[in-house]
Amino acid sequence: MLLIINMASYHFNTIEKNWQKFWAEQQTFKAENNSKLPKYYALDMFPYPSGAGLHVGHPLGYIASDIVSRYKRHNGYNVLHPMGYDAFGLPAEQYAIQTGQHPAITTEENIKRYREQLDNIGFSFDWSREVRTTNPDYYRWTQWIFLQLFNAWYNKQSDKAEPISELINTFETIGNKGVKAACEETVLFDAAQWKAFSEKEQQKILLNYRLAFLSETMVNWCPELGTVLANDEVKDGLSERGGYLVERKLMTQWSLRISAYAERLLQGLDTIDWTDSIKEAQRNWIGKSEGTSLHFALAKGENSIEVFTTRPDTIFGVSFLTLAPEHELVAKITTDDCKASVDNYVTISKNRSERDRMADVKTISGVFTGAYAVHPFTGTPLPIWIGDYVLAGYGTGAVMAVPAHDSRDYAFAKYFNLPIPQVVEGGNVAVESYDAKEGKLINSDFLNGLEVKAAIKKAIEKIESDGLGSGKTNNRLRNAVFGRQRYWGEPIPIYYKDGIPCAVDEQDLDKIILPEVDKFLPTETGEPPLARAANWTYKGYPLENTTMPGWAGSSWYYLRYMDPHNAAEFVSKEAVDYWQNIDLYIGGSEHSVGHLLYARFWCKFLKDIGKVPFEEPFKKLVNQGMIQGTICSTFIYSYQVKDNFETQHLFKVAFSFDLHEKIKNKNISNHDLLNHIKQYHSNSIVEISNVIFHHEVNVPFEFFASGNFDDFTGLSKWLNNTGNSVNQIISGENLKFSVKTETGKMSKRWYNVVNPDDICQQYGADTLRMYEMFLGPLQDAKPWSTQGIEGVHRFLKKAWRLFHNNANEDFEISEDAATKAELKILHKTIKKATEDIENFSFNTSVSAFMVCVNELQDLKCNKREILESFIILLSPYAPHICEELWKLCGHTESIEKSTWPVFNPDYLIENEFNYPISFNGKVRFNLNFALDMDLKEVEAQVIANEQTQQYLEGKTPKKVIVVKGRIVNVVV
RNA sequence: GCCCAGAUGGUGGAAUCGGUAGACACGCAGGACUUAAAAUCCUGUGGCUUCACGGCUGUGCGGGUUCAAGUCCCGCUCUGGGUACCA
Repeated sequence: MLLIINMASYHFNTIEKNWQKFWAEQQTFKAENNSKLPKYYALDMFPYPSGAGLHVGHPLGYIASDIVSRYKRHNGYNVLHPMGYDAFGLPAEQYAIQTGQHPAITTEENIKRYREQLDNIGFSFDWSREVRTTNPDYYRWTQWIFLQLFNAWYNKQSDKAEPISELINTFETIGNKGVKAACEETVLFDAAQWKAFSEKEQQKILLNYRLAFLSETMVNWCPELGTVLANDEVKDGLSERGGYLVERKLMTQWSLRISAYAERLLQGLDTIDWTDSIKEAQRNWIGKSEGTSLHFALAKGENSIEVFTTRPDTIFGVSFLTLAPEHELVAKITTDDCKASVDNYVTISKNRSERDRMADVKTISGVFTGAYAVHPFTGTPLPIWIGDYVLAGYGTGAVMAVPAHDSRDYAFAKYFNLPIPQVVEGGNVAVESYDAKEGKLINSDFLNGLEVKAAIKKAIEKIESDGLGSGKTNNRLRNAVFGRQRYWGEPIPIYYKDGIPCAVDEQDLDKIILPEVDKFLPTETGEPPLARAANWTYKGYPLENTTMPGWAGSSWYYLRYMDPHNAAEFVSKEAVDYWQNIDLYIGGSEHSVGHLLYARFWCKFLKDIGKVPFEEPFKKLVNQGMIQGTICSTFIYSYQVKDNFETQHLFKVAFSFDLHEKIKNKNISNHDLLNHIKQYHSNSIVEISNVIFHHEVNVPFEFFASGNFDDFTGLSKWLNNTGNSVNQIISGENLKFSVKTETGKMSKRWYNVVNPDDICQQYGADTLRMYEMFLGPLQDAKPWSTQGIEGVHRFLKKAWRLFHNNANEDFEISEDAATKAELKILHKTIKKATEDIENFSFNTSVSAFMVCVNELQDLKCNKREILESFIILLSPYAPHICEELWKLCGHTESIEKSTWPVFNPDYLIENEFNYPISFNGKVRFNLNFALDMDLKEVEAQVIANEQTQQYLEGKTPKKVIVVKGRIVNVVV
C-alpha cells in the first residue's frame, strides 16, 4: 500500500517557522516539577546579552546541550533545559555613561534581539523558566544569599558554615578561646570581656568572622572605570574590559571568605566529571602548598621573623632573609645607618603599581636593613634584606633565602654578591640555582646523606621538636572582593547604623532595588553612583553604596531555574530535592576559574546552611571550543601607477580600522586621508625602490563575507563607494589585492561577527545545527568557515527525498517489511547515534547519519519501518525537518513524544569476515572466512592459499597470527 | 619559566581494546541529464612510480617496545590555551 500526499520539496523556511510556532503554542518543552519520571538537568552557561548580538560561536554549546536534552526526552527523562541572561555588567553601564540611556533599556533591547536569534535556531528551552540576573524578583535572592553569608561564620572544627548567632552565644558563655574559625588572627577574650565591649567593638570583632565581611584590602582600582576589579578581571595590569590602567589601592571593601572553603573546593574536584585541564586550572588557582613555618631569632632585640618554606630540607643553605617592603618589622629592625636607604626603597616600592612590578620581573632590587637574624641550628648571623620580590600578601611576607636552590633567591644573591652555599647535590650552582626536589643533602649536619623527601620530613620533625615552628599549609586563593563602585549591579543589602554595618531585614529586600540616579558616574567626591540616589536609606540610615560584582548573579542561577517564580524562597526544597545538581553543564573554558569556582563556593555554603542537598553544583562539565573568526590582520593592496616622470610605481596600500570608521562616517577629507596614511603607515612601507612602494595596513573583514579572499570584488566596490578620496590615490591600473589573515575571537571590533540568522535564512536552522556539530569535536577550537555547509544541507535534502517520490515530489513511503540489509543499516546507525550522544561525539554521529542516508538511497529504501526510526535518531540534531516528516508519516503528536529506537545487535551479526592478509605487517590481499571457523583452520587455509605462496617466495613462515574478526599476519 | 591540550591529504576531520590510515564532508578534475543554468546523479582524488597489473612511501621530528604503532614508552620541535616573583 502506498501513502500519497501532495507535498512540494524541502522548504525549510516555512517548515521551521511553523514548528517553532507549534512548540511555543503547545509548550512542548515545558519541564514539570512534579513528575514520576527520572530527571535530567542540562544547562548552558547563560549569555551576557551584548550589543553585538549572538554570533555563530554562541549556539555551539547550546546546540550540543539541546541534542542531549532532546535525546534524554526520547529516553523517558523529565528534562530541565532552561535559558536566561546574565545581564548585569560593565558594557551596558559604559554605554549608559556615554549616552545617558538607562542600562535597563539597553539590556532589554539586547535581550529581545538575543531571544529572536535563539528562537530562530529551534532550541528546546523551557522559556517559562527564563531568569534574568537584573530582574528585581531574581536579585532579591542574590541579596538574600549575601545576607546568609553575612550572618554566617566558618567553624573549622565542624568544617562548615554556621550561624553567627551561635558564635555570639559562644562568646557570651566562654569567649573566643577554643573557637577555631576561618578568620584573621584575633585577640583572645573571655565571656566577661566580650560583654564589656561596646556594641561597636563587638560588631567589629564579628566582622572578622562573618563570611561576608568588610575589610581593608589592597584592591585593583581602575580609575578610568571608577571601580574595583577582581584579580581575574585584570590582565597584564589592564582591565579586561576596556583595557584601562589598573593600580593597587588600599580600600575598605566587602569581601567573601572563599578561602575558608579552599580545602573543600580542592577535594571536591576529585568527585566530579570535568576535564583534567579545568580541574588542574582550579587546583593551580587554589594553589595549595604544604610547608613549614619557621622562626628566626634576631641577633639583637626580642623579636623573631617568621618565614614560610616548602623546602625546610634546605635550612643549612640559608644565607640571608628577605622581607617584603611592607613587612611590619622593617621599621623596627632597620639600623640607623641603613635607615635612609631603607625608607627610600620602601617608599618607592609602595608607589610602584602591581603593573610596574610585573613588567619588571627581571629587574632585581632590594636593600640591606643592617640587621641580622641567627640561624637556628648553626648560630651563624644572617643578614636581613628587603626585596620586592617577596610579596606581603603571601605566607608571612618573609622568606628564608636559599640561593643555591631557589632561582629568585639566586638572582638576588648574585646581584648583591651574597654567598650561595649548596646543600643538595646536583646541578651547577656556579651557573644557576638547582631547584629540583631530588638529590642527596650535603653540608647539612643532621640531614647529610638523606634524599630531599626524607630530609624534608626529618627537618620538620626537628623544627617542631625544637619549638621553632610547625607544619603549615598555605593557599594562593585569596578572599574574593565583592564590592564594585558601579551602578549596574545588585545593591548590597547593608545599611550603616552609626558606622556599624547592619543587615537589611530579609522581608524588606524587595525595597532594596536599584534606585534612579541622574548620572551613572561616581560623584564629584569619588563616591559610587548609588550615592547620587535620593533617599538611598533604610530605616533612616544610609545604605551601602557599592554593588555586587558580575559573578554574584551567575553563582546560583542554576538553582532559580528549578523554581523561577517562587516569591517566598530562592528555591523550594521540593524543587531542589527533585532536580538535584546539574547533570550536564556546557560552556566556554574562559570561565574555568572565575565563575565555576565561585558557583562551587556558593553551593557548598548553601549546603552548609541546609538549603541545597548537594556539595557540587555541576556533575559533568563540557567546555565547548571557541568558534573563531577570521581577522584580516594585514591587507595588501597593490597597484601600479605612472607618476609625472612616467615611472612605474607599484603601491601596496590598505586601511586601518579607525581610518575605516572615519571614511564610513565621511568625516575625513582627502587631505587627511593621505596624511593619515603617511603618518601611521610610513613604517609599514616594506619595500622602497625608485619604482616600488609597499604599505601594509588592516582592512575590515566585512568585505570578504564570502570567506573567499581571492575574490576582491566586494573590496573594489567598497573602495569605490567610500568616496573619491580613495580613488584619487588609487587610480592606477592592474589592481591586485592580497590579504594576510589570522584567526581570533569573533568581535564587533574585528568586523568578523557572523550572525546565525543569516545562515538560518540561507540554509535553515537544521543545517546550521548540524553543520556546527559537523565542524569537529565540540571541545576543539575551530575557525568559522562556511566551507562544507553545502554538504550538510545536501544531506538534509537527500533525507527529505527518501520520503518523496523523485518524479513528482509527492510524499510516498512504503509499508513493506524491511529487508535484512535495510535493518542492518538502521541498527548500525541506532548504535552509533546512541553511543555518540553519550560520548558527546556529535561530529561523528552527523557522519553516521550521512552514511545511513547514502546507503538507504542506494537501496532505494522508503519503508516506514526504517525511515520512522531514522528520523527519531536525527530529530535531536535537525528537529524541524524531522517533525515535518513525522507529521507527513501520519502522526498527530510531536516527534518529541516518540521513543528512542532500541538497538538490536542481532541485525549486525556477521557470519563471515573478509580478513586482510598481511605479511610482516603489510597488508597484501583479503580472504573471506567464516567467523566461527577454527583459527587453526583459518591459518591452514591462508598458508595453503596460492597468493600466500607467492608472497612467501618458497620460505616457511616463522609464525602466523590470526586475530578473530580482525586480521591475519604472516611473519616471514 | 611552570601546568594543560594538541600536531593525520589541498581543507574540516575519522580511525572505541595496538589489528586494512584517510570514514564522512568540502574542494578539485572528468562525465551524465539540460537549449542553457540551477538542482541532481555517476567516476576519480595522500605522495612518488608504472601503459597497466602492481611496487615503494606515508599520521610533526629522532629513537624504542611489538607479529603488528596515528595509537604504547623515551627524547625533541612547533602550535594553541591557562598561569606566574606563591617562597
